[in-house]
Amino acid sequence: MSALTTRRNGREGSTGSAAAQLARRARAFLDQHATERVTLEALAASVGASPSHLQRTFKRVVGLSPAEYARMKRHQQFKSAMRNGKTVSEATYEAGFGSSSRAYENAAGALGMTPATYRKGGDGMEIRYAVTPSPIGRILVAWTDRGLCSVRIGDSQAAVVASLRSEFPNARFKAASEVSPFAAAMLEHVTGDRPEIELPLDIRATAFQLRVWRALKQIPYGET
DNA sequence: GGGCGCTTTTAACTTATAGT
DNA sequence: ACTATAAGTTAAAAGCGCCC
Repeated sequence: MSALTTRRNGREGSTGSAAAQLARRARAFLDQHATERVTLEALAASVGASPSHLQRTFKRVVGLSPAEYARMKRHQQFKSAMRNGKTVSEATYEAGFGSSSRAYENAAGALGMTPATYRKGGDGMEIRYAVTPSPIGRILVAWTDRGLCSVRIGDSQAAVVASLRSEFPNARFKAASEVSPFAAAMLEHVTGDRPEIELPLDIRATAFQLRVWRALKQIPYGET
């Protein structure tokens, strides 16, 4: 999978610490076994640490728990398989979901539409989006009436909007005038997140999306 | 800083069912 | 055949306090 980005957050020394090295080895293991179910115990054994120690260290260094990281990788694999023409069923198992219900349960937070609609490029969906400046670049948050469908981080508004349109070529788009609760929650995560290891932006965006969705699960759209 | 044990919470699994 | 959803159960992860 993608190599670790070389961008750092200004505390160069910390990335070379024992904790950072431990987290990096664990992350490499998860990358290699992205479509399998890796238990915390197995992951810990692979890097020579106790499960509880690894869990805490990984979260502090990477900004995500090992489980969150693995989940995020699975979502990416699921979407990628469907974009490559696989059926929903094929993509479900290719991504490592144990059953179809798992893929559908997660679809609301990861896709903002059903997997079949995602596979058709968002056909028939209206996607609203807002672009907001942040400390790490322009953040685009897009959502449908079913939930958050995409989060993108880029250098310019044009770039993130073009990227969104390419992922959902058959959807209708509408720039939102109001600040969505999704965008507000996303910014809160971005400004509050300072992991020792900077992840590639696409991974951070997906991880933010999953976490924000979980945080907002109990909040119907339109309420704050 | 690193590790352990306990409790609580959450995610994943199986199975079933229904719509297209 | 494929897609979509739900219920009940179980395993795993997370959180926390504590110790060395």
